[in-house]
Amino acid sequence: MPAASIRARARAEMINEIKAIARRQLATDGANLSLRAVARDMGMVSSAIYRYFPSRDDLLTALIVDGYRALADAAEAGDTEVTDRADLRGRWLAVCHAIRRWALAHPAEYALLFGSPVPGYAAPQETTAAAVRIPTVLIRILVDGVTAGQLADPGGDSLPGPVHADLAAVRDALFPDLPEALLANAALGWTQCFGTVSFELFGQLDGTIHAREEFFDHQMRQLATLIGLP
Amino acid sequence: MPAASIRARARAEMINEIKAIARRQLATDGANLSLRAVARDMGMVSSAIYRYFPSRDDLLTALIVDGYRALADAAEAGDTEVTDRADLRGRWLAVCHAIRRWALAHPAEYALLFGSPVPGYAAPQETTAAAVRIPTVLIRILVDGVTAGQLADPGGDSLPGPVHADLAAVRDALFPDLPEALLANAALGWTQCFGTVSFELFGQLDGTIHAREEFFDHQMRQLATLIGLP
DNA sequence: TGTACATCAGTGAACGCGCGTTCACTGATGTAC
DNA sequence: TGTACATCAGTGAACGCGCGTTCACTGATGTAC
Repeated sequence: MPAASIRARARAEMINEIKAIARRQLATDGANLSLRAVARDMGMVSSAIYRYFPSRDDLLTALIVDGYRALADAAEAGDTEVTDRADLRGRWLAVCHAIRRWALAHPAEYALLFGSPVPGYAAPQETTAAAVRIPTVLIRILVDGVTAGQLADPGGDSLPGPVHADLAAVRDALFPDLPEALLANAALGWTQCFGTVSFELFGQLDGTIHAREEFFDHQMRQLATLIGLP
Repeated sequence: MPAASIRARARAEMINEIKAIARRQLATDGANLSLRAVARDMGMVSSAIYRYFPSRDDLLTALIVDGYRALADAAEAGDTEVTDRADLRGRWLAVCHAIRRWALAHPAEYALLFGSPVPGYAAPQETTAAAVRIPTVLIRILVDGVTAGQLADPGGDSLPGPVHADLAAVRDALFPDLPEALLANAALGWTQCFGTVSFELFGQLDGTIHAREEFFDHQMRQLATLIGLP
């Protein structure tokens, strides 16, 4: 049994090394992931990779799931670092900045998660399930605000019917006590955060906005205010 | 001379056909543009393409520049369709929806413009110059509002120094009469619009938000309000 | 107006490289009696 | 405890395909005198 687990451990390490090298290659060569190139870097023959991943797409899926997990970890860490848990605005901004920092540190993985779909690759259920943790970090902040009585239902113009249905489904499944209007606000902040990060990473700010961090911070602050974070 | 222009016209038509086929291939095969595949579809031998484009990257550049132009045309058309020119909010929303419609109609080209950078392709100056027309359509609406006295400088918290510098440079070069805070607001709306479109196109809404158009509309309305469009 | 020459579009073969995946195989590591 | 067998990791060759780009070439179309 200990012997068996030695082999199992070696196998797990191999899988990790393959993924690490694949990530490194994504960083240098962009989204074109090549099994043969990974094998070369591992000092193995290309067919050996198939002992660990049944196909290129499975390796890609593993990288995507890992990526979502890593980004969610970073976002959660950004949140928990704020010691004053009642400082909703501070927590929100901390999460946004943590997301941006992770994206800047792992641009190729970010592109894999949030950029153009990889040609010929159909994202399996697995990946979308992993993605859900990230907006949850933001939404949780609003839930905490409601629970603590800091945030009230902004009400306002009610949501258009179909949007109401979509959001109500999410609310009922995951955040039973959250007013829908706040969930809609979270969506607004979520898209703004990733929209701004994507613009920065994908080159849309090149040549005009040089103060990237300050620009990002300003945009997130504006949105935090819109959302109603004091 | 008329004969010469016959040849010149044939050449121009050829270039257009190559680009059209390349665009069609982008749509089916994703971002992997292949000169050989284009040549096959044209019924030519692959080397013949080199009479028209010196390299694959040059064809890609032409497609990107065309794409920005087409999207800018669509955005401008969205604006000019609003007959009540004083209806700033209506114009803003019309432009946002026009951008989204174009993106949905040309998802592969949208991905080329706003998605992950193409591996091994360095966007030349040419492309970034073509990109600038799009935010200009949005900004122009705010400029019109200022000129007509409908929009005042929101003032508020002044911008952080470096952001101020970046925006002032843009303002001085292109929109001399626009208060900086309004330019910052335009940036907010611009990133929100593309952030939401990218989320929709790149699959981040899959499984949760089904009412895409209504969701988009709601988000754009929220932002229009934040920006101060009456 | 007719002819000699230059330009141009398109061909076909080739260079040198890449890729994902399959398959029969060798040895080493583990398992069961 | 020792041996026979099964599992597993990794090899090397091959299949069949793709790609961008270069090059010498053939004919047709245009230009200049």
